Amino acid sequence: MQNGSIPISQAIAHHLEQLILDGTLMPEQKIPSERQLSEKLGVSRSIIREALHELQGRGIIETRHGKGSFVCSMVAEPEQESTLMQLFFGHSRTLYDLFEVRQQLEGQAAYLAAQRANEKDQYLITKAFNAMEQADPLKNAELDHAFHRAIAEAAHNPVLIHILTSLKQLMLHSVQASVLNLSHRKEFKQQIDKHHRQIFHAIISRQGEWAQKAAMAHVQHVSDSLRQIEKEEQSIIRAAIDESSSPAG
Amino acid sequence: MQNGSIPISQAIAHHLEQLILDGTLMPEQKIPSERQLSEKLGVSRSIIREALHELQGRGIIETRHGKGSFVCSMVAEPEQESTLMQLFFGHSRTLYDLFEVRQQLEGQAAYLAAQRANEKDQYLITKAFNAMEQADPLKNAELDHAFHRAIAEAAHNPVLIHILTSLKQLMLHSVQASVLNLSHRKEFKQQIDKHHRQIFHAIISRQGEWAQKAAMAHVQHVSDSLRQIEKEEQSIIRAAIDESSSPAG
DNA sequence: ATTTCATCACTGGTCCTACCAGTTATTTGG
DNA sequence: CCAAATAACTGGTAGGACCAGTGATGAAAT
Repeated sequence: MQNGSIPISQAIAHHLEQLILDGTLMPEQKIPSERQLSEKLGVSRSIIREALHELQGRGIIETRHGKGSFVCSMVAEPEQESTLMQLFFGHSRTLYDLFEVRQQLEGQAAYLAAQRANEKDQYLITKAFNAMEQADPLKNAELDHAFHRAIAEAAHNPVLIHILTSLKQLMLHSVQASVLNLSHRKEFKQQIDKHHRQIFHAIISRQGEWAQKAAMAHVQHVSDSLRQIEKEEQSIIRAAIDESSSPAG
Repeated sequence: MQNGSIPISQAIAHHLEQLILDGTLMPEQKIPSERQLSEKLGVSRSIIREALHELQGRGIIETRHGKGSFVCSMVAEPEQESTLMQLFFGHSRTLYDLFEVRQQLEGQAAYLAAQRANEKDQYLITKAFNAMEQADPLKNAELDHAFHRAIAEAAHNPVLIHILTSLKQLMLHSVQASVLNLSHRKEFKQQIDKHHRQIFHAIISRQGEWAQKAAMAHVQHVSDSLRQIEKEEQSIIRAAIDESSSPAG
């Protein structure tokens, strides 16, 4: 582990945060006791306590005297349908909540970008857009992200940028990144490219309303596509279950 | 100091946070050293460190090895994966960035509420609305908040609720709460009440678009009013300066 | 056998002391 | 007078000791 110069307590706080975001530590779950962590990670209890306080400050964990520390249930709904199916898409409900908000904010970002983009912004957006055209499918996710990021930047609202970034992070944590990248299926990619073109031209030609509508339609389309894929995969799983429940070999 | 049951470290963290929010500790200013605080507050250094780590987790302070701890001025770092909450408690300009985003999301909340509100939601919204009518000016801010909160709840999107709550918190940190409460000036209050009525009736009668427009107009109006007040106060200050710079006596 | 209560083995909360590691002002040696 | 050693800060880490809640275990009283 490269120590660099960052304090161990921060490193541990970050480590635990990752475990929580990865889902290794689930909401409401008890975190190992301070003394356990201290021994397991080979650091003093003081360090563990400092790390836990940092996470506490972030509202990620909650500590109760005599009981232990617990992962805070942040956005999760108490509604637990623990079907096998729901285990795979357990975060689906929240995922679409994220999409719903993101749709609105991407729309606003596009609208404001059309109004406020200066020359530099327009250059960066154009650059990001052109880069996407030369579709190296592997880097598609990055490029897509860069494009939307450039638009958000052009809106010149740090709050908007921050929230959109956070939403994207949360979405990545909800599902596999590969799932979010729809470009590997041509029928989706075509529509996405079309939307991107619409957004791009609307912003460059300063058509705020159009840009907004196009951006919103874009997010809506991605969301719908994910729902569709989800259904398909469910039926695949169901087929697999039927198969395996029939007398095997 | 009533110990109650809350940990001393948290109490101290809260105390320091207050000092910072009050402006007693200014941004970029150095916080007394851990050993100083330890002695001054009569607690062990460990406690101080835990408190500081908590503030650090909140992004309120920043600690540099060998130098000390400093009040963070603002955090616009793009790469900060964190709770949506911790952005900054910035000054002037960012307040209107917050308003800009909030306008959009309040609009969406109203729209969704009109679509999704069930009986219970409608009851709660109605209750909050009626409570506002009986305007006890002192509790006006609370009631206003409760009304908007009820609408957000009716939208049935936890992400939206969370972000709106965070934005409100940030706005309260940006300016004095009393400034945000415009009800003490009749010309503002009338317009606000009118907007509230529009929003209320639109949601109850399930007119999504109207509700959205009304909500957005409402936020816009509050934002504009603040801008106006800001200008007035500036001119008052300027007048005061002119006065004092003219030969006194 | 059931209930009650004391005890004990956990948990986190606080304090302490010592020491390491950066930073900076001071002092010292050339 | 300047540069290098140093002293006096700062935060970072370690580990021991003890206090204070919590919950389970088990013994004693019913």
